[in-house]
Amino acid sequence: MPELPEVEVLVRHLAPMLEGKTIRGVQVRRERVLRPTTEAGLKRELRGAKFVGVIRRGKFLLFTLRRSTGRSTFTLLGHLGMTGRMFLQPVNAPVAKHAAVFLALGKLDFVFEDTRYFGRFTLDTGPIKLLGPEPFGDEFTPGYFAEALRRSAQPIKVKLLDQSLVAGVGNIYASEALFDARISPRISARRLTREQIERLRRSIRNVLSAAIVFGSTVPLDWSGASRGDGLFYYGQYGGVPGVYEERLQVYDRAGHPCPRCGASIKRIVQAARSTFFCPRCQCGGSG
DNA sequence: CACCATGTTCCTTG
DNA sequence: CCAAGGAACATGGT
Repeated sequence: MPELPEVEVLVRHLAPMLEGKTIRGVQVRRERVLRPTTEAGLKRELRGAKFVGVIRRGKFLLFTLRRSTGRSTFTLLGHLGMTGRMFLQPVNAPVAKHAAVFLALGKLDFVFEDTRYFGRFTLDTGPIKLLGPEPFGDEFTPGYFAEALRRSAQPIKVKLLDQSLVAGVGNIYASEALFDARISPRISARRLTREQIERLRRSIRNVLSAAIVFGSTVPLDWSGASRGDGLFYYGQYGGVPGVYEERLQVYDRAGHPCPRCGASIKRIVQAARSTFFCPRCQCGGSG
C-alpha cells in the first residue's frame, strides 16, 4: 500500500492504538525484512519497550519507542515496500500466510505482513537521511524545486520518483500529478518552465492531499481478512462501487477517455515502470 | 507460459 | 566522479 497518502492514513490509524502499549514479545517469521538488523538485535531492543509515537516521513513509518530501562528513546523504521501492511489483531487470530513480524502487545498482536517481502522493519534509520523534503513541508519551495529540477536531464516522471527530490511520490501519484498539471511525463526535468514547475508543485500537493482525504473517508479493512481487502490504494478498495474507479484520472486507464478532453489515455514505459498520460492535454507545452 | 504489479538498492555502462 | 539504465529482490494476479 505504498505511496505517501496510504502511509499517512495508516499512521493516523495506528498511532492512537499503539501509543502507550508495551511490547511483550517479538516473533520474526522472515528475517529478510529486518535487514540489516538481526533477529536477536531486534528482540533485544524491542522487548519491554513502549510505543510513544508514530509518524510518517516520505513512505516510511517511524515508530518512537521508550526503553523499559531508563528514559532513552529509539526509532523503529517501517516501510511497506510494494505489498506490505500493518495491523492489529486478536492474539489467537489466524496467522497471515506472509506475516513477517509479530509484536505481542497483550490482548492484541501488531502484525507486519508483506507478500513480497520488499518492505522493511528495522532499527537502521539510515534511509531517512537520504530523503528530500516533505511535499507539504516548508522546505518544498518553488525555489528549491526549480533548482533541483534544473540539474536533471531525466524525464520529469522518472525524476518525481526520486525520493531525494521530494519524499513520498510513487508511480501512481507521479502520473496523476503530471496529468493534473498538464505536463508531459516525457519532458526533461531541466526543460520545465518556471510556470510549469509551480503548477507541478501545486498538483503534487493537491493530488496527495486529495488521496489522504479519500482514504480517511472510506471504510477500510486493515487486516484484509475478507477478499475486498480494504486498503484504498490502487486495485484494492472494495467498498462502494464506482468510487475507486472515479478516483484516479489516468493511472492504469490506458485506452479509456481522458476525463478532461476525451482523448485516449496512453501507457508508456519509462525507467522500466508504467506511465499513464493524456497525449492531448499533456502535450509538453504550456498546457 | 507470458507479462504485469503501489518500491528500493545495487551493479554496470557510458 | 556522476548520471542513467537495468536487474534483482519474491510472490501473486490475469
